[in-house]
Amino acid sequence: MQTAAEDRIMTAAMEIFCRRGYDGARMQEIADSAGISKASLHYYYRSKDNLFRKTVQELFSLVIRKVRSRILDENSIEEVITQLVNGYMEMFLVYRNQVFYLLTELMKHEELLGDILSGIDTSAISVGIINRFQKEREAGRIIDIEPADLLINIIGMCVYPIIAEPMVKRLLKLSDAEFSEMLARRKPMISEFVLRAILKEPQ
Amino acid sequence: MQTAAEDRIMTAAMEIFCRRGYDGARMQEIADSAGISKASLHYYYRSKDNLFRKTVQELFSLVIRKVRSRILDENSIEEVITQLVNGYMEMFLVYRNQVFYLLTELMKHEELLGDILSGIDTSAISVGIINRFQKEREAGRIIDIEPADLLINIIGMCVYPIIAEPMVKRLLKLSDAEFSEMLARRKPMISEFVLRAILKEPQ
DNA sequence: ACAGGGTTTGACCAAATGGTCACACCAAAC
DNA sequence: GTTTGGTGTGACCATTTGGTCAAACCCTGT
Repeated sequence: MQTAAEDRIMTAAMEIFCRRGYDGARMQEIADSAGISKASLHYYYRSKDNLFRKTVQELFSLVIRKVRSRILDENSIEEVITQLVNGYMEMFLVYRNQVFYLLTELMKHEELLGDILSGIDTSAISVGIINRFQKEREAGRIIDIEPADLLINIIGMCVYPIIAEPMVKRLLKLSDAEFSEMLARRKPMISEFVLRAILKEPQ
Repeated sequence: MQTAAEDRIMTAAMEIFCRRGYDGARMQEIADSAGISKASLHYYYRSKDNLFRKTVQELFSLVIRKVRSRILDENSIEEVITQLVNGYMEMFLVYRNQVFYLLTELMKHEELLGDILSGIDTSAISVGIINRFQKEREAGRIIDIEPADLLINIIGMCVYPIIAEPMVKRLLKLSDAEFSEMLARRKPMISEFVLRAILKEPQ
């Protein structure tokens, strides 16, 4: 069980780490944000490195909990794709900074991935979806595509504009409103795009 | 014109900044890597912030130079898509760290984007391709899709697995060899995927 | 030879930062 | 009331780090 102080620290740490990155984050700022002293911060989480690991672990499990159980076997492949795209888009939007942070920091400190993922049921994230894709593929309802490739295609189309938001806005000369509009438009667009690409019979 | 020392510094700075990020990079390490003293480093580039800006600017123009002029008007839309996918995949692979760095640091220091992009002909990056897509759309040869959406779809599918390499490898339980194999496989796969999605007549 | 400007550096500095520690606080147990 | 153990902190430390500076080091033209 976590104490109230630990909860406040964890919330603050996520906030600060996500905004500044590992090297940019200051223990003092995290302590201030949690409303305690820096010494107390070290009392609960021995070191910056330890706090970092705990934070990433917490974040990761928090994020993946959102994607699970979106894929019910009784749904048609059309519904599965739509659910998947909507799920990813909404999650990436809500957890924009966090997802970004996870991507960047985990890639930078690659050696942490092992520690972090070991405490999490990683198979639950992708195996269910991949199995479903494989079933459709074997049944011949979709084209012959590697399930992993299909999943990566979908995630890539969903996550890229959100990660690269400032650059996309800049290069396409979009206002904030236009960008939001674009993201909203992309939800059905990606579903249709994917379905057109993988369904054997044109609708 | 750049002096030999400035060149060595720039190369070293790209290397270090890309590996460690802005906050993680040490001026001493950059100086060592360039084979000069830290004082000399400051002699050429007044401050870390200044060196950072120059580096990002240099990187950015270096990267986008690779994408240009891949889209010749005389090519068919099939060839344009294939060229585009191949171009992006190759560029993202060669400049993996740099692209990743640009994405992460520019998103973190959003305010820099203005300074950096102002010195570059940004329209050349995307406008040519977007115009081409729009022409095909108006001619009715492809489905009714926003050119910007199509471009983002393509880039997203190309860049995501490269950016998220460690996580993808981990979650899909791929070895280095299998991952490389996957990237190679993705080049024709993405082209076909996109063409299936956008072409009106099934091939 | 030497004057002068650009280049290079070791030594140094002030500020920032992760981490420690002795001590204070406080509620529950006795 | 006193003890006790968990909780919390101000003051402090050692190290790191970006940045400075006076002095040395070239190189070229005279």
